[in-house]
Amino acid sequence: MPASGSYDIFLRGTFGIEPGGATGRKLRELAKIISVPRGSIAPLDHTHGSLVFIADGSTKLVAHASHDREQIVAFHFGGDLVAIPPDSEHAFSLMALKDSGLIIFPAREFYDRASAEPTIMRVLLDRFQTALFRCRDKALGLGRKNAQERLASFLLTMAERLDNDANGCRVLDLPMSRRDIGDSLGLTIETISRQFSELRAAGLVETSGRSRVVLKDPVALAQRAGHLQ
Amino acid sequence: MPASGSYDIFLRGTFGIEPGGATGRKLRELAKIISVPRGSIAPLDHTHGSLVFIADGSTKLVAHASHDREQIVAFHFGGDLVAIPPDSEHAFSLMALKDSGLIIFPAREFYDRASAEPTIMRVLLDRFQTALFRCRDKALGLGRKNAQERLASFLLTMAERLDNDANGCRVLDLPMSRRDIGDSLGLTIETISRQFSELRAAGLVETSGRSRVVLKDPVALAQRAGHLQ
DNA sequence: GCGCTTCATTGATCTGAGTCAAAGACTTTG
DNA sequence: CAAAGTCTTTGACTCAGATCAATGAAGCGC
Repeated sequence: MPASGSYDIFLRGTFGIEPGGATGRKLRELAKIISVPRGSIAPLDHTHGSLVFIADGSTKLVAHASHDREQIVAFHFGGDLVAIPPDSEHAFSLMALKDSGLIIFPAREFYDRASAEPTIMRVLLDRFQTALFRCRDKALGLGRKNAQERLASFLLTMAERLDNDANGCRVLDLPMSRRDIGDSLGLTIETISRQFSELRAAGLVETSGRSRVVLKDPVALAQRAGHLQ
Repeated sequence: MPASGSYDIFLRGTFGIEPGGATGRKLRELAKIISVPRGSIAPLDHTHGSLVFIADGSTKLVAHASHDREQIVAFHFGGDLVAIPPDSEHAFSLMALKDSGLIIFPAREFYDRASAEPTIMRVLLDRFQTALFRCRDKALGLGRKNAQERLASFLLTMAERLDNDANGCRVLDLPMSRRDIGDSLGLTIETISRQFSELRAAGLVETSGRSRVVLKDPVALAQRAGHLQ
């Protein structure tokens, strides 16, 4: 169980407001602070929208087409905010990739109570905008890129987002499996594996173990990703 | 040129605030009100993000992978708000599907001046959330659905969004070409055409001319779209 | 209303990624 | 540390949708 103090860190770190203030206390009443073990699904209320803060760990947001077809719609890491819609045409679930601490709010109530605080709303807006822009890039990849371009894009994006320490953003420890990468890129596990082999053969990446990836030539990788120069 | 009064309609209709108030006047200074003829690209500042209000008409937001590969990331209709990022790995452009009136703001400045007004921020948040949820559904379709499911989904979504008058939301006048539909669904124009033929043969839709589509059996269509029952 | 242009449909063939199958590598656990 | 289980890699074959090519409508200008 994560320290209940993760709520304070959340409010101060993400929104820059004091947990002890009026808004801070009003929001606290809504928060459900839980820890989710690797491979488990976050217990969300699927009849209403949720807003989830990833206190620590990492998660995948999965959209379910039918029984056995899943599309990972986004990955999230410590510090991220995730908005999850109520189930309608499609169902969504949030699964932990590693043991994760989450703070779960009912979305509507959170917005109602937060709307008095301009700094919170401004941060929410920025986060949502970033999520939207990322999702559009993903749509571009899924609709118009081939397998190699998708994997190259993916690796560069992860390098950027996982660049927490001073690893020079070239050595990645991917928290997700090949299957997850496939489910995110709209490809199969075998295709992911084949594309890794090709990138390896071309000297653009090195891999060791199941999660370690070294980007040997990020520039060439960006070209293969179909990025603008 | 659209009546400059479209700005007033925008503020009152979308945000419910008075254009004559302090915030209304501050935002007015940022607005660029223009009309864009069918087939033309909105003149945006691509070094900064933009926020565009579609006063009337309809547009497509296009992401450019490389030279000849385009992915339509979203369609927008009168009353919609569109956030467009500055160019980075990919470039975006907003093109009018029919003669359209737009109100263009520099995004950052708009948010800065609007953040004092909770009602505006709340509406923005809702709109962004809706856009994000739509984009995720699109990602699911592009990643995991076959051609027929994609087209069926598309038609149902359009029926919902174009349901302006009392046409029972079953008779559509699509403002976009087969090519646009293809560019939106990650398919070719020929595949779109073939899928229309199949749906027609199955008695689920009727088409007449280039833009008229009648949904004869929305329930069966929803099944083919891979929606949850 | 007639020719021109653009868009949509249909058919034949090709191909990149999926599927099926098997072997090999990494982790975990007793 | 060896056995078991899981994840990854590689190969052979298949198939949905792309590509190439031709014909058939719609819409538009004169």
